[in-house]
Amino acid sequence: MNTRRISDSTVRRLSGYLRYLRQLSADGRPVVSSRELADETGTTAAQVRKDLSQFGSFGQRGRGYPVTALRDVLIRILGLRRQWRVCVVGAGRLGSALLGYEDLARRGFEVVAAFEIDPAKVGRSVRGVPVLPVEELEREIDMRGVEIAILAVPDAPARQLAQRLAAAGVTGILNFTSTKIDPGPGVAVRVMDIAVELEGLSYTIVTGASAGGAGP
Amino acid sequence: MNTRRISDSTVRRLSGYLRYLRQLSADGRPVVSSRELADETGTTAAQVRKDLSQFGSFGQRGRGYPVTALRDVLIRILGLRRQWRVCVVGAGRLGSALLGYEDLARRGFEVVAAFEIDPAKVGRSVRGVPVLPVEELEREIDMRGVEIAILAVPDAPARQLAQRLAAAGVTGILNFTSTKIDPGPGVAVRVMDIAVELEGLSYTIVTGASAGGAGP
DNA sequence: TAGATTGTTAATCGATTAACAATC
DNA sequence: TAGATTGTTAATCGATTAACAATC
Repeated sequence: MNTRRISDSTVRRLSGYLRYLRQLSADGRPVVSSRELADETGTTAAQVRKDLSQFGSFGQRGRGYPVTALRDVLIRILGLRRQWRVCVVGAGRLGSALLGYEDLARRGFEVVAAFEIDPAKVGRSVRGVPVLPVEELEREIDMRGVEIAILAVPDAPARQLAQRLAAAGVTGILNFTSTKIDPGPGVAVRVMDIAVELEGLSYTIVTGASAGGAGP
Repeated sequence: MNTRRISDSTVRRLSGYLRYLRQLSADGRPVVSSRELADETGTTAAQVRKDLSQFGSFGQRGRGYPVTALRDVLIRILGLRRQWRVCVVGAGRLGSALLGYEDLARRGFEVVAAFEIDPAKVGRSVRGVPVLPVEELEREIDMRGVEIAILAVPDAPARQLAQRLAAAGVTGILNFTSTKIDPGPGVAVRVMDIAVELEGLSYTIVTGASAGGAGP
């Protein structure tokens, strides 16, 4: 066991292990090996053991890892023993697609509100989630105890909204825009940018990197 | 200049530089420094220079990088001189949110078809994109020259659909599901998993890593 | 006991950062 | 010329891989 700072890549892999462990647990499987975890999540057995060993010793030599115990350990490590309260900013196509998303709730993230600037969209409720006017963002975030925001607006207002979210007390932002936001210290940010990923695919395809094809 | 294999992180940053350069170009700015590119995309000036130097020398010492020339270089490097033909598999909430997405077309990715298993959703057209029956996936991909697929279906059918997409000749898949897909060699894969990112935020928040707060 | 598999250390690899001569 | 900023090399840092003794 080790107390270095845990890397992003490690945390990302832990999510993958957790997802598979939940599945195994539902299937009633008692034990799993680092090899199986690795194969199923796209990494190596050594990497799995290394990742887990940064937090403690959870396996049994010769046998493997107990499924439910390891699942619970990962749930604790990732901070998922509690339900997080999430809002979606922007109730356009993408934003409203995320409302009432069952799987998110099951995995610990409950979307409790959406915010929208267009008065035509404000007021109704999408799959049980109220769509509120963005002017009331600060008040509602406070009243509803929102901790994490999903930013699904056009690029233009993204930066300013990130500031407002930070000031309103949100501690994490998942940024779906292509704009770099800077909500300041104390607010964690993750980016999901479709264009970046598609451009990455484009690069890989044209260079033939994954195809084993000849170079340029 | 260098001919090592370019890392994922580098390619991701190139996307960021390109996005900002397009903006500067639209604004008529002639030159930009590595420092400004770095500040605007969340990296360091040294990193920007290092990234670009892997492909050649595009700047002028003492002056900076010519905006439009560098933009065009990045467009070429990333394989964006052509328009990519993209399909969306799964016309549910998320899938249909991606149809007719203007910004994607502007950045080189044209969604030309969607595939859906639910007969109730098949047949209509969403913002100009035809929603086709998934049984015709192979034929339509071939006929329409689709090269990249965005996989926006539930976890259960993801793996099998990835196989079919690969067999149908797709060379890149953007996987929005939480399932590990394995379309085989010759097909590039990128993952966008909301749950993974939210769990990453959760981890960062509970450990206080970005807040500079005290440890656990 | 024999076989399996962990936890951990050491070796390797790659990416980032720092520094600075070159030069606009 | 003086100031700015690149391109590149060397130094540092961190992550991944390999190997294996411990032990179930």
